[in-house]
Amino acid sequence: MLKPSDNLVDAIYADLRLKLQRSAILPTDRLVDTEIANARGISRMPAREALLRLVSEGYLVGTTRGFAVRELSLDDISGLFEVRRQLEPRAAACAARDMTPEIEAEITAAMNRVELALSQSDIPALLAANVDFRNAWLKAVNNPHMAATISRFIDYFQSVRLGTFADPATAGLYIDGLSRIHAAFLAHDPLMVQDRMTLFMFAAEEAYLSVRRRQLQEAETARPARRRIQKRGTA
Amino acid sequence: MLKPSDNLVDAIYADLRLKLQRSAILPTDRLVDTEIANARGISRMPAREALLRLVSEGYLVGTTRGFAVRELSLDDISGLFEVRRQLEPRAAACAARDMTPEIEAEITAAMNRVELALSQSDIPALLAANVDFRNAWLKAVNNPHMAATISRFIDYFQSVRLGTFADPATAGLYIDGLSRIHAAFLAHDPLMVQDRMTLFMFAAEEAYLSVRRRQLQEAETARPARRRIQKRGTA
DNA sequence: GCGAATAAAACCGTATACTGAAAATGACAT
DNA sequence: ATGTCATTTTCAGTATACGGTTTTATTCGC
Repeated sequence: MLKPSDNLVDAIYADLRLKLQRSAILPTDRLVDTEIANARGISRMPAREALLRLVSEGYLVGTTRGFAVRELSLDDISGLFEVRRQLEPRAAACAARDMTPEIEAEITAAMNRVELALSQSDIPALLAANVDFRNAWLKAVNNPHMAATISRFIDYFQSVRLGTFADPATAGLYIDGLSRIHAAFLAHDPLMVQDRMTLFMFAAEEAYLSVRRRQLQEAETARPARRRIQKRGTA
Repeated sequence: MLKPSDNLVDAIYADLRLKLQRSAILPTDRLVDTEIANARGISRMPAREALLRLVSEGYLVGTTRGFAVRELSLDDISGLFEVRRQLEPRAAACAARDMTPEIEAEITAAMNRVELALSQSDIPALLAANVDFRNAWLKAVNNPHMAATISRFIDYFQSVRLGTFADPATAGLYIDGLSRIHAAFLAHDPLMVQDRMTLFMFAAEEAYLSVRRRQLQEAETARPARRRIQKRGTA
């Protein structure tokens, strides 16, 4: 998914992107170029450029005090899902049609890890396995533009996903949808994959919306109103 | 569409992005950070960061000698259109449903400019008016993520669009499709807009493919085989 | 003159330095 | 305690500098 590459910016970018996918960076964390640079024994600039790139791609926002993961509004969630609904069912159908036996095995392996993690309530493992499942089927999408766009849209939800998986009931429902998609992949039925992915999209949207709604409410009650953020634009 | 903003990177980015939309940067041009910086009397870094951002977004590629507009392969074109087909008909339908009278007027005004430019064979004006038409209806799309994604995917074609519009016959067909979409907008019929946009997508894909095919052939006959490109990755 | 070797230039990646603005901290008054 | 104001700190943005690599220009041998 990401290149190792020989230049520092790409290396830092790939590292941060991975952490974001795994929800390893919390909304309260602040990423500062000098810190990242010091941790690697390099200068500010490459770290800064990687951060800036993540900002321009919409994963981070620049605050006046370091960079933070972007928090999604309810409208963001609805809007992002509207796009996902247009793309993912179709892409998954293509994947089901075109996947090789190797990729099919990868998908199944990821699905097994998902279910194992769920049964053990191992949230980090669940997050990782979930990413793996997605990446596995996306590998069978032979349109790189489609795959990259989908990847990107999914990654926006990293800040909410943690909340979704933390609640066992929600996580169970989510994984159930995933497992139904997996079954359709096993059946090699593109149309079934497409339909189930469509259903999954709606269910996931609901789940994310309700989790986020709760998050926002909690934040509201905690502090009446405050916090100035934002500074740099996303263009 | 783009922010003026107060920092230099964003200013340069917006400027370059606009030039790219208008096909004002040719594939043979080479963008160099120091040049851009000198032209504005600033240092390399902001220019460099803007260029890097355009690279990461896929508009430019880094060569060993400056940055160049990305040239699309035939597969790129097919892949990009596969995504556009999923998004634009739906988005345009939403736009037709939700547009205000002001936006409708803007769309019509842009369409008029398109037809005027076509009748006068004024290619630059045609390019600009085409961009205006697109931006006008995109304004009525109240999902910013959808609009931004579409904008981005359309902008990838800047290097090919010039070739499409240069040929009067192709341009005529292209504009004809546009005008049919416009008529559907005027009729306030979301479904008609959706269908015509779908048709337009297929026609446009064909047009771009044939133009690009010709371009590649000409390049082939001109020089048997050469040119090493690429250096930086797009992640 | 023409091709190979060598010198010069161009340009990217990275490092370091400076500046100004915003936020945290703390002093002080109410 | 609470609010206001001044001080300090932190960090983003920009500028400048250097090294290395690739490309172009130049020189030399044939």
